Amino acid sequence: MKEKLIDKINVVLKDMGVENADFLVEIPKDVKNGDYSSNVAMKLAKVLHKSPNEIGKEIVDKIDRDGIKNIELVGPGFINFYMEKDYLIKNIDYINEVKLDYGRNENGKGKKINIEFVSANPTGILHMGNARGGAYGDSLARIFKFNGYDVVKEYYVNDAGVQIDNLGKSIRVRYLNLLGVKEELPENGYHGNEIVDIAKELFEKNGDTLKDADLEYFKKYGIDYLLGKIKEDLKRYRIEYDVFSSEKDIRTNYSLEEFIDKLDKNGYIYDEDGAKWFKCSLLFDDKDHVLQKEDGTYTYLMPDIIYHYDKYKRGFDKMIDVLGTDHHGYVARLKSSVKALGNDPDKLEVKLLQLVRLMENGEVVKMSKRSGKSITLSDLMDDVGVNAARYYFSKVSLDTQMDFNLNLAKEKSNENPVFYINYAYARICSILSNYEKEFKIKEYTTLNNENAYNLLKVLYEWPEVVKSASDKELPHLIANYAYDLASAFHSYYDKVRIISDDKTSTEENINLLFAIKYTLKISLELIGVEPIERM
RNA sequence: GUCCUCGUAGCUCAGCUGGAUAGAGCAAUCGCCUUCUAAGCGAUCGGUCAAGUGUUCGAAUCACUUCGGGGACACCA
Repeated sequence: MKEKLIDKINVVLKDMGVENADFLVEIPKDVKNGDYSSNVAMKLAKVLHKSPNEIGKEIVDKIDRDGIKNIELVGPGFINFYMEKDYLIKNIDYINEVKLDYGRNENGKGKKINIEFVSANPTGILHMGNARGGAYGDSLARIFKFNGYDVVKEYYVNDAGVQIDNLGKSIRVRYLNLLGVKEELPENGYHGNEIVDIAKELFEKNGDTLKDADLEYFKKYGIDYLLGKIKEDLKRYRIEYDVFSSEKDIRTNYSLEEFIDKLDKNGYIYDEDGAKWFKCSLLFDDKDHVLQKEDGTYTYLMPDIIYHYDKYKRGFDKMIDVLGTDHHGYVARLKSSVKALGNDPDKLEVKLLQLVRLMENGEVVKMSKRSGKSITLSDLMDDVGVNAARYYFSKVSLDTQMDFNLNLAKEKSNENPVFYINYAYARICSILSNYEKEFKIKEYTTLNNENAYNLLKVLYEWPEVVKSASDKELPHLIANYAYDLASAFHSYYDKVRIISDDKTSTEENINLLFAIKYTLKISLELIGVEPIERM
């Protein structure tokens, strides 16, 4: 409908000698301002050297009025359109025909997107911070798919390097502690309970036979154990990955020296103090960084550079990394490396999410993996449930700094809007439980009232919300939509009797409810929430 | 110190490629269950959009400055 109006306006503009004009047609916040509204007259005032009112008048006079009930020219120059409502009512049958595909489109056809998120190191189990990135990345991937993109969800496992050595050492110490050996955790060791759990498991299975086992054994055991736990939690959180990439594999499949040479050949490497530096200040960074240390080992950046090189080689049109803001300094380095290796840095998009701040008794609780102090994702899911957790993180935009109140988390879970939405869904299911499918209706006659219009308008907006959530990469638009739809339904339910003695009205309302049910279900599905049919 | 990011109702947050009187939820107050799920509906209360300056027909939205919160500035990852 919006496109139709834009077309109609453009026809008039062409007549007036204007092409490719920059203007908007949108749904006004206030219903008093029409079903659709355009700022075209104001936008063109400067170009045409006429007052918005004159331009507006001309458009109003000349526009094709098919499907339009009324047009008003108001205020500073807005043109408000009041539409014939039949397109809203016809939409019911359309939704019921396509069902859970309502809003699905082909905008991303033929485009491949890689989205990498969470990617927590296997040196501990997932905590609440990962829950936000997880909800965002997974929801976005679902939305992309619904918009026709070919999507690969990826998790990069840092299963090599210094932090894994520390993991191995930590496990060994805990294990030796169980054997009665007094030894302290290394300086950068991991204090989490899960490390103790791993040691216990090793002790139970092997007794003291691992006393002299080498570090590699503890490392490998730890990674397998923790990655297993991480995958378990993710699955429960309704995230399924397509690809797990491993740093270890990167290190074996590629020659790090070769990449230093490549970068060197392109003029981005220099030696200083016995180390090899990446001259990323020539590109996007304001500082250079070490790639190969004086002792010949590599910094974490090197395998990451190659990892991204590998992603580029796999031929994506767009690659998205979801990272915490604490990694923001890293973006410039990474993009520099992409360019230095001859790839297009614009294809790589880094989404930074503000870290979740944990509050308890009005004070900030410091979360840290090394200290072991954090709320695990698994605890969170136990306490508030998967739906509430997914919705909680999905409804907020990424760059909002969130405070998560520990005291209120449990008692407040019932206030989570997800219950409100689900209640609407459950109410609908309850009513529909006696109806197997939609009725065939030639012409709707009873939904022609203001109560229904509001609901029908919300339903009609869905495809546009889907598209815009994808284009803007904002899953919270979907979360908010689900809420709006639920709200419109609750309100309608209160005013209108669905099942009544009037057969016509009942059948039409049942069809309407089916349409709401499908739309509500998809919208929740896109943010990883599974509605239940009975509260 | 340099850079990034955020600041909207008592609280949690929408709204940001500039548009009409800045919106929800929670909290507070008041109504609505003989009728399809009251985990609901309706209403009231609540604002210097951190502050200032600029850009223009028009600014919560853009630019600059200041203040405040968070983060990054390793031959750690």
